[in-house]
Amino acid sequence: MGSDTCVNAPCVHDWKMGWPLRSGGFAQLCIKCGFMEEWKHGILDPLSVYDMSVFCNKFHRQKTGWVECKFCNKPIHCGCIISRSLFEYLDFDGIGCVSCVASQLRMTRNTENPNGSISSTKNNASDRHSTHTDGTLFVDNSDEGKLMQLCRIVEASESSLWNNARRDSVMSCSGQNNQEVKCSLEEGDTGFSNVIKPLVQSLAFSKLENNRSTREIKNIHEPTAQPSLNMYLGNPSGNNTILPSSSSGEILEARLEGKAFPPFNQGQRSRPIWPKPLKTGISMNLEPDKGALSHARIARPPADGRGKSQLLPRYWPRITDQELERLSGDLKSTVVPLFEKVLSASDAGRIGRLVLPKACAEAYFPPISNSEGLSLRVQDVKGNEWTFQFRFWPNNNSRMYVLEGVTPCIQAMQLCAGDTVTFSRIDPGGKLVMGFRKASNSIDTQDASTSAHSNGISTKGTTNSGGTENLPPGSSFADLLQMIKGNGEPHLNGHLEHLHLGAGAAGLLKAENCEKTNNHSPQQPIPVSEKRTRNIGPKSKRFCIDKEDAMELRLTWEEAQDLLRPPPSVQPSIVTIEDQVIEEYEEPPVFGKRTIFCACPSGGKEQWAQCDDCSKWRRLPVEILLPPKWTCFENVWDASRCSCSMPEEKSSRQFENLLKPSKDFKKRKTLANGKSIKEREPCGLDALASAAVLGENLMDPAESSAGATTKHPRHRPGCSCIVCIQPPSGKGRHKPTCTCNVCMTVKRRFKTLMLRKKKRQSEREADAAAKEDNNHQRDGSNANGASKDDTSHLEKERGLKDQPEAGESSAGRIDLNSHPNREDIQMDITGLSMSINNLEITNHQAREEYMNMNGLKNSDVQASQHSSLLTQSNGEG
DNA sequence: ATGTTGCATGTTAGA
DNA sequence: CTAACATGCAACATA
Repeated sequence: MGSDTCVNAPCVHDWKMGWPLRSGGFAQLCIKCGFMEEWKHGILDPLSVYDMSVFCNKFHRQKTGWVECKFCNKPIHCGCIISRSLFEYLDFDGIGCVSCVASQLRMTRNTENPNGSISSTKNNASDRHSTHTDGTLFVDNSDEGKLMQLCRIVEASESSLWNNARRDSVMSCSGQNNQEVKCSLEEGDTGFSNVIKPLVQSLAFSKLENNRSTREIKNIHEPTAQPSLNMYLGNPSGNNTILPSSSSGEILEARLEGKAFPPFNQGQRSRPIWPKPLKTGISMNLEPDKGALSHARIARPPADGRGKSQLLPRYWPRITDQELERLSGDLKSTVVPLFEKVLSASDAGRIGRLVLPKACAEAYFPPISNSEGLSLRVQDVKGNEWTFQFRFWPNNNSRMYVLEGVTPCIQAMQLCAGDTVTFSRIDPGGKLVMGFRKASNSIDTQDASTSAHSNGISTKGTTNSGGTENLPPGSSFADLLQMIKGNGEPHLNGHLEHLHLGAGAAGLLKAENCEKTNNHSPQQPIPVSEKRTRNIGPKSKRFCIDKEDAMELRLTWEEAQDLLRPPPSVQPSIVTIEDQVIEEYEEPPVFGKRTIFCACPSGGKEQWAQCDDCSKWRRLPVEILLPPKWTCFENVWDASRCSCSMPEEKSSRQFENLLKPSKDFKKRKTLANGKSIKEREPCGLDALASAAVLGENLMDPAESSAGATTKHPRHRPGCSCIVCIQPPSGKGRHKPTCTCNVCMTVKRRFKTLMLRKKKRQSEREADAAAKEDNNHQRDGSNANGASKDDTSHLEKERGLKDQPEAGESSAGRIDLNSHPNREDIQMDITGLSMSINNLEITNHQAREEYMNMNGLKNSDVQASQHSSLLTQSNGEG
């Protein structure tokens, strides 16, 4: 994983650390430069890329486990309490990175300074961030006070030279309100590890930034009606410092329209920034850099679109330096990244329609007034031109924009769901170019060749040359897990980052690399008139991450907590903050050995671990955390079993039972791994509700819906839907008052269900009434003409109309996950829930009769009662 | 029988 | 709560 050399200049990130975040997603850390980034939903979250350097580089553990620190540019696992409480000290409605906070002070000073070249005001909360570019923010005095407090807190726990140095720098930043922020660390400092360097860079701003031209500063700090896209390209020379910008042209600017963007963009990162003479846009005149630049840029989309709505960060184009390099063939072209989109199953599927984010479509594509839309020529990686139909459908009161006819292109690019397509514009000319980026774990398991292809492509400039930049979460997490499993170096070969832009437009790219790997690439743009698209695969085989790696993604934060161990042979110091006792370590946590906890006959708990040498299981004290490698010889807790030659304490059968939970887990994985749908059909909402609320095991626990289902294509690993969030065993009695996620979801969905039913019913009634009216009118006009035929026809019509309704219900439209075997019951229950309600309350005997009449088992009625109760509790009774 | 189209609908993230 | 968007699905078209 990663490169072995941490170049001084652009760090080829070596993502050695990774951990899931409480908030979802996961974070990873480059052990070389300390850069950390966070991913959510498979997308690098620009809002959560922290400069985490300054305040502490310790690692904290609390009872709750390791968590990410919002402040430290390290593999920080600050205790969540400390993290949270400290965070509040810097919480400007978001994450306040250190360099920004320090900058704030400077900016405050500058703002206060009437002679300063920067004058800016902030009118609202968002503006407080909105001027944040390259690490500058405003902060008000109260915030500053918090910062001071924070610094004091941190100071108390700082001890090392490094920390002191950093603290000093911080304190000098924070403590001198009316002085220029000066950082004591310079680039040349050698006493610190590489990890520190980004920090140095991030701190080495004071003088440099003040050297910036007034215009630039103005650009940066002007109230953000026009926030800027600032993309600095890597300096091939590898200078690791922030160079003073002397020209306004050094900043690539793409002005944004309208609203202020969230404050933390790439400029906030602690990564090195190398200004490079640029023209407007991303200049193409870079020399290819042999030392791979691998820093991802989150390019804010340009604001020259018409769209007024702010693009969600997930559509912000992610550009790496390498990618920019790859674009660097044409000296005259300027690439303006517009947006990107992770392909959904539908997008990559057979339909050949790519749903465009509305805001992006409206912002960057030509305006269309009729739903027919227009043909859009887009150039692909090889310069091939594709013609898509850009159109929209009315959707509610809005529009839904799609690109039609994308299948050939998608196929040519060998994309599948989970991959990312990027749209950029080449200026001048405004030509649209479409790039792509393969998600390493976007393994279309239906198409091994695709997968192999994706893994096999070794394109020029691919960061895999050792760099693992932008490691997508899946891959990284799999890597992490591999580490945990002790598989040695995690593989990364599936990790590809492509952003190919049209070679034809500029001769930019050496597309032959792509060609080599794309042996059967059709590459023949299909005119949009021939809309028929080839199928990517059968509908039943839509995107479904069922590879083991993907399943591993389901490892929860809590599960991961179990694996994190304090660094071996490092004694923590104890810090008490806000009455929270926190262990503080100088070293990051390590991934520990997986152990098994179980209840011992005496009622307590016991922990079991397996020897790495002899694979025998040894009992451990519950509180013990083992290092990743552990053998019997290290069993200091049981002298009688401190050698591999000693027999196991329990019989193999006992261990089988002991291991059952983990087997269940594997079983779930297996179930999710391509067994027939029927075998693991999830139960329906009703069954789920019953299972959740009653704790009834309505189906084989092994087939419970804990694993990802495929009946509903949206259920994928990581899916948080009600089916997928069910506890593994499907057991566990929930009280009617339970407010757990499952119960709440059940309740909410029941509410929705009932509302819908109500709505339908009222619509039916309205419809019937309208027809009645018509009928009466007709009757009136026909004088005596009301014939029986008419009536019967009407009745028939009404009957027919009602039929599909019933059919619709019974067809299980309400919940596609309904278990066929459960649907009868479900519909009975649904249909009779009201009566059951009454029965329950008023007439027990009638209820019995009802049960007998309907042949319902008691549990079913109980389930229905619960359903009804739930409905009732939601005011739907 | 299979593919395409146009829209409907369910889900969910963000306001 | 709502807009956005992912997906379902029926009607229609085509092989």
